[in-house]
This record gives sequence, structure tokens and C-alpha cells, in this order.
Amino acid sequence: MQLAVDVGENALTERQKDVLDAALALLVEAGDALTMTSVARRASCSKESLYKWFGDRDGLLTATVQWQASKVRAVPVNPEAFNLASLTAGLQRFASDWLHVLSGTISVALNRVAVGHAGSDKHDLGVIVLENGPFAMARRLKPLLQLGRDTGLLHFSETDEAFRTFFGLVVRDVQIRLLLGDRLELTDASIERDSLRATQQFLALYGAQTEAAEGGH
Amino acid sequence: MQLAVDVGENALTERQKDVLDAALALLVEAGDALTMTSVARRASCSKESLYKWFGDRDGLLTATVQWQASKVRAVPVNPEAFNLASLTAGLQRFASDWLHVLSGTISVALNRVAVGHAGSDKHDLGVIVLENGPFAMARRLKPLLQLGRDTGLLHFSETDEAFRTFFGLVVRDVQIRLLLGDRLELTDASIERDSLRATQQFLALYGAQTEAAEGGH
DNA sequence: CCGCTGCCGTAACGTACGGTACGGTACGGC
DNA sequence: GCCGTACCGTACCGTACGTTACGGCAGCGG
Repeated sequence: MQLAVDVGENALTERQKDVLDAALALLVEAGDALTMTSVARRASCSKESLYKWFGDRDGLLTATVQWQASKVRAVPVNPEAFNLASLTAGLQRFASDWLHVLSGTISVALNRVAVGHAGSDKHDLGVIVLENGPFAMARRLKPLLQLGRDTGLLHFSETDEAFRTFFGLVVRDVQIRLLLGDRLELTDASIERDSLRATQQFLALYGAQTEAAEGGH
Repeated sequence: MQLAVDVGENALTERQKDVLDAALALLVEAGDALTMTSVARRASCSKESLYKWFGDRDGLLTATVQWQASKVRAVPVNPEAFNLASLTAGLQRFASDWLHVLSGTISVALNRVAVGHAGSDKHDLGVIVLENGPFAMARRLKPLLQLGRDTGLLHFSETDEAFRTFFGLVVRDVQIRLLLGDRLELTDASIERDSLRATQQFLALYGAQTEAAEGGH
């Protein structure tokens, strides 16, 4: 036993984390065609160790997905001085972060394998990605939305409905097109622009006193 | 040779269409775990015929996806008397149709295999699904949007931006959650409700004379 | 120095499945 | 009746890959 991080129930040694990083890289390169042999070779470890640590191929994939998920936590957004400007900034920053993650090669690769395995799996990868993707996004965004409502800046009855509308305005067809292999280059500039547009559209729909121009320009 | 339908370059006999329907059913049941043997058994045909007709496994999958795509064409929406009511009805009907298709087991299954194969394929399934999914939706919806703009009912500069916003408002997180295996029951009633909400939100953002709270323009 | 543990590297096994070959049958043309 | 065509069913082949087994080495406590 060496230094280990606490990931829920799991504890990973540094060596194991290196192996999972290698698996991640291979997942990005080869997708679900990743083989145990290729992981062992890339990580310079024996297959015996892979099976000892992760049980089987499914366990390795599950651990890999969870390992990646454990990297992207945090980013709390709760300033004390709360007004329309900070709400707007928070929403836009959130949208920008999300689009950056979504369009990253790792996210695309993990979502692909999870979608491919969904429905006929024991360690359902889909549930894990769901939990660390859309659901995590909802958990992180909802406090901001509710704060906006409590301070009278936003109007909605169901927080979940408001969140899902924001999700739609931000993600639109980007994710499904990326997953289906569409070449869709998202530059930092276009992401900033889309985040701003989505935020203003959201405020036009749910904001209390929006004198801003509705509609993208 | 028997009766054949014209599907682009392809011509399928009735027998072959039956085989592809069997493949579709198996794709829904087993996903990408579908085997050539299982298709042959389900369709009561020989593997030899499968390979003769479709070349290889990839060819069979491609033909299956295209066969399904060829079924869901049509549904033109161009009434002559065009006003806000017919625009609203057209948008809502469009949203409702799309949500019904998206949430169907066949759509989910096909999108799953296409996503799984995207990026590392020769007959890229992803492109085909993309072409018959989001892109087909755009081609069908854009004339309606442009008609709305030409008649002064809608305001936007880029048709594509307007379409993608509508897409986001309609689909939201539904598709990705379904693909990832989330149990998400969409009843006819909830689809109608969501279609109406999405349409009204879209009109609030892009409609010309929204007497709603925001007083832009 | 000895034995134990943990691990690497590789060889070996079993199996599932893509792809092919072949025998048997129905049918339509001559 | 005879042939060619199209097809079914099944047996077969080759291979890729998940999984297991084993030999060797390095570090470490005694």
C-alpha cells in the first residue's frame, strides 16, 4: 500500500492511477476496441495485475470512468454579493465550462463507450456517466438557480424544468453531433459566444426584469 | 429478383427487407452484441445469403440503418394560409413528432450503435444517423422557420442558429439521458406538454409580436 | 542469506464470432 | 427430365481477445 486517494469506496494507489490514465488515453484513441493487452502494454504492467486490481474488463472500464469523474469535481460558485450581474456571470461561466468539457476528447470517448454499453451491462457505465454528467451538472447549477429565484431575479416554479431548459439552450445539438462523429470545431471564442447567447436567452425566458434584447444576434 | 424499392442506389427485395426488419428487432434487443448467426436464425435465412447481400457485418448494419431511415421520410408541413396560429401549430407538431421518434426504442438502439461505431468505421454509421437524424430534422424545419421570417412572424438572422435553439428547447437532456440508459418515461401527455412549452419558449425568443413581459424591439 | 510479496512479461487456454464451404431443396426455363 | 439459380441449414476455419497460469526479478523483513 502506498499513498491512496479516497474515491467513494475505492482507494487507488499511484500505480493504479497511472494505469487508469493509460486506459483513458487508449479509450480516446481506440474507443471500445480497447483490449486488456493494449492497456497492459501501454501502462507497462502485467495483465495479471489488471485482473487482480479491477476484476475483469468491465471493472477496468468502470474504474476508468470513475477515475476520470473524480478529477472534474469542485468549482463551487457561491458569491455573497448576489445580483443580476453575478447571476449572469455564474450562468455564463457554467455554460462555458460545460461546453468545454463536453467537447473534450475524453468526454466524447467516455460518453461513447457508456452509450455503447448502456442497457446490457452489469456495472452499468451509463449510470455512472449519467451521474457524473447531466446529473452532476444539475446538482451544481440548481443552487444558483434557486438563489436567483429567492432573490427575485428569476421566475420559475420547477427548478428542474428551469435547469433542463438551460441545458437545452447551452448544449443544443452539440453533444449528439459530436458523439455521432460530426466534425464540429468549437473554438474558445465560439464557446464564449454560445455561452453568452444561451445565458441571455435563459434570462429572457426566466428573468424577472429583462430589458435586454431577446433573440440571438 | 422480385419487387424492389428504390433506396438511393440500393434496391432491396422483399426478402431482404424482412431480413433487415429482423436485424432491427435484434438491434433493439441486443444492441451491438448482435451476431450474424442470430440475424440469420431470426430471419430464417442462411449466413451465406447475409454475406452475399450485404458484404459483411458492417454492410448489414449500414443497410439496416438506411432501411430504417427510408421508412421515416415525408411529413411535409406547408399550409397555404400561413399565420401565427399555423406557425405555432407547425412548430408544436414538429416538436411532438421529434420527441416521439427520439424516445422510440428503435431510435435509441440505432443511435447507440452509431455512437459506438463513430470515429473508427469505414461505412461510418455515425454519418448516416447524423444525416437522417439532426440534419434531416433541420432540412425539414428550416423552410417553416424561413416562411415565418418572410411573413414577419419571426425575427432571426441565421436560420441555423434559430433551428439549433429550437432543437435545444425541444430535446434538452432527453436524448443523452435515454442513450445513457436513464429510465425516462415519456408519455403522450408529457410530450404534448413539452412540445407546447418548447414552442412557446421559442416564440418568446424569436417571435415578432410577443406581448409577453419583455419589451424588446 | 532466505523466504515472502508484489509485480512484470509472456505463454497458453477457451471461446465466441466473423467469414467460408458445402450438401440439400425448391423452382423456373428449356 | 435436366440444368442453373437461389436459397436454407449446418459444419467448419481462423482469429482475436478475455482470462488464467507460470517463470523470473526486485525489494524487504528476519
